[in-house]
Amino acid sequence: MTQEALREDMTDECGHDGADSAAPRDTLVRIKENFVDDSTAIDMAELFKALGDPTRVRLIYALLQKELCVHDLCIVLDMTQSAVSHQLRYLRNTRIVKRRKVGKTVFYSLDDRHVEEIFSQTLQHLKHG
Amino acid sequence: MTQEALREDMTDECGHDGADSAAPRDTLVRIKENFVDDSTAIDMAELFKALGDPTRVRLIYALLQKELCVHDLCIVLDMTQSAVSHQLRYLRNTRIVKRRKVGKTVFYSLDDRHVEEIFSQTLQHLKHG
DNA sequence: ATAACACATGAACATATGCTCATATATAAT
DNA sequence: ATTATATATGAGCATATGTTCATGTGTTAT
Repeated sequence: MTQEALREDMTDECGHDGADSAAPRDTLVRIKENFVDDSTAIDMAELFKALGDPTRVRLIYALLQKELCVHDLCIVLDMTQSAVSHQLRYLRNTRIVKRRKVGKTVFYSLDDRHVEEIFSQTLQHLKHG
Repeated sequence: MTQEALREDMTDECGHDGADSAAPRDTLVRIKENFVDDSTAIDMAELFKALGDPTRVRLIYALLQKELCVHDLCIVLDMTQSAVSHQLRYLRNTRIVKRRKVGKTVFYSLDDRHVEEIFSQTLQHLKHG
């Protein structure tokens, strides 16, 4: 649909409880009916929220290159073990990373191909233009 | 690199200030050197953070279907004008939506093809899968 | 000019978030 | 057993976030 047709579509009718609506009532009704379920919106928001912190971005970036243990993640990010562990738990709860225990050390790695793709794709986008 | 080779790579050497590191020192050095700049990590986090709220997810979902004015967005989301306006400002500041004024009404629409793609892609993934 | 409408915005308030600090758990080494 | 190492986690605290409420700005109608 062109921008012109869109504009046309929005001015030919009004009405929501007497107040001015730019779009015709049935258009709004259609949009409301086809709307995202609240749970989907919440799930989506939670996924993005998990990626929405610099520390977690850095963690994911590191794990994108190599499976790493907590200790090494601390070195790479230059952060305390506690801070890193707390954020890893967050990423674990959202199924973005998984862990593998070997003796007393725990290796973390990415656990969601799709998140990995979104992440890489966005990273590329931001790095160049 | 296979998972086996990776495992191999991580156990053949240790060392960071005497403490146990699962990965060889030069591997960590390499990762640290090739690491994301802080500003890139912050930019990425801010972008994802903008998508990391149910209200903003719903706003973007609505605008994905059609350019809409604030009033109609209030109807579709069933939220107060103030709350919607505040979130639209957020999305505007992060260049995710743009506005177009016609008389006293302001039409909002998506302003970033890439964000649009990420959003749609993630939505599809969550809906089925 | 006045009133009505559409939108924007500052202040306030409750909740969420991310870190630090102290401590717990689990495994390994002596 | 004791000690050291690797990680996990609860509590506390400062800051950030999202909504409401009140009000401001700009445009249209009368």
